[in-house]
Order: sequence, then C-alpha cells, then structure tokens
Amino acid sequence: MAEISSDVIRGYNDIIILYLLLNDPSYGYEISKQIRQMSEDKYIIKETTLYSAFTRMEKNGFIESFIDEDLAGGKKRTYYRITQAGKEHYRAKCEEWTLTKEVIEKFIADEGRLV
Amino acid sequence: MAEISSDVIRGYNDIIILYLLLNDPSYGYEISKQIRQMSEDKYIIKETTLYSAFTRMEKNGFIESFIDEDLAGGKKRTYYRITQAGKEHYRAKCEEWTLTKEVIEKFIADEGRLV
DNA sequence: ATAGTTACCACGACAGACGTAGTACGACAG
DNA sequence: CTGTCGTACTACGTCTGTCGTGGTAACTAT
Repeated sequence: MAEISSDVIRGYNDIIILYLLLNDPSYGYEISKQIRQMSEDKYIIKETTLYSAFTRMEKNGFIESFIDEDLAGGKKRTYYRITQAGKEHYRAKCEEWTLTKEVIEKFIADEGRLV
Repeated sequence: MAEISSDVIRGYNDIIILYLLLNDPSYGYEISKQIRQMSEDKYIIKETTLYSAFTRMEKNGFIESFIDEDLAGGKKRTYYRITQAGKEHYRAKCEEWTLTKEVIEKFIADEGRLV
C-alpha cells in the first residue's frame, strides 16, 4: 500500500488535528487512532509529529490543554480543546486547501501523456 | 488574494516543475513564468526554491542539465530535461497526490459546522 | 543615467516532520 | 512472575525543503 510522505502531508497536520477537535476536546492517543481509522490506514501520524504539533498549536493559541487526573490507576491524560482562533485557523487552512488543490491539479498530466 | 504558503506547497514543487518538463526541456526563468501564468498568479515560486529544486532533482537523477551558450549577447542559459527516472517519480508523486487528496478531504468540515 | 527584464547562484536561517530512546502503569499470556 | 502488548506521553537531536538576503551580469526602453 502506498503511503503518504511527510513532505506531502506537511502543512495539513494542523487541519487534520483541528478537525478532530471541532466538536469535542480530545487527546493524543485518541486522535492518533482516529486519523488512522478515518484514513483507512493510509495515514498514520507519527507520535512525535502529533505531540509537537500540539505544543506548536497551543503556543499559537489554536488549542488549549487541560489535564484529567482522575483516570483509573492514577494515570493522567492531557486533553486539548480548540479555541476561537483555532477555528478561524482551521477555516483559513481549508480555504487555502481548496486553492492549492486547484493549482496542483493543473500540473497533473492526463494518463495518456505518461506512456 | 489568498496565497499559498510554503508549508502547503512543500512536496509539490517537484510535480509542478516536472510537469513543465514532460514534453520539452526548459529553464528556470521560463518555468517560473509558466507556473505563474498557469496558476493565474495564485502561486509564484521563489527563485531560490526553484533553482535549489533543480539542483536537488538533478542529484536525484530526475532531470539532466545542458547549457545553451549561443544566446544573443554571449549570455548562457541552463536547460533541464526530464529523465526516465524523473517521469517515474512524477507518476508516483501524482498517485500520492490522489491518495493524499482523498485523505485530506475527509478532514474538511461541511460549511455548516463552522458557524 | 537608470530602471526594468532576463537569467542565475551562494549562503545561512527556519520550521515542521522524523528517528531514537525513555518513562510509567495496567492487563493478560505463558 | 516474567514478558509482551496497549495506553499515554516526553526529550533531544537530525534532516530537508523553502525562504530571505544579497550579488553578478548583460541587454532594452525611457
């Protein structure tokens, strides 16, 4: 199965993560599994990529974290919630996506030209 | 006018440049103008990005350069020609694009969800 | 004269993605 | 009762494509 390279996905991790936070807060491990499921295993985000994206996006004010310390076995879990700025960032990125898609597709050759 | 950011375009410059070399060899300045025209000014590639892409892709064996020294006024021009490996790289990247597009679009919310 | 277009290159900085490794707890198999 | 698997992270350094700055050089139009 073909996989998606980091350079191709670069710039879209924000969209992907923010999408999964649009309705409810969530946390790293859960988001990681959702990306995998929703993409039908076509994109499996690396842990370090995901957690560093959290840090970056919190610094940028797109998300806010809070900790749930009441898990079984004294475990902790860090949740993230999307902010208003995050929603605007998401929307802007989606518009950029539409534009980018239109541009890129002009440089995709017809099947016949590659024989 | 919204513009396309470097992180979003990253990984697609190869496709864009190789597309413009599919039929005939070309050179930096010409390719730069074609990208601008074909994208209707939506994407204006930076000179340094373009020329460093040439260097990288030649190192990877996707393109070959040759120099035209017979221009008016003793000027030179470096042309690039796509190789067989370059064509295969282009085709692979196009397939990856299709896959990526499908994945990303799953994370684009309906209009209504962003109010 | 000088600004604009053509045509290119060197150098270093930046940021996002990644590789490797480590922590720590619970559950379950052998 | 040892070991692996799943859960849930974090630290640290590396890599690579893009970009900012600045430079060279010749022709062309005002």
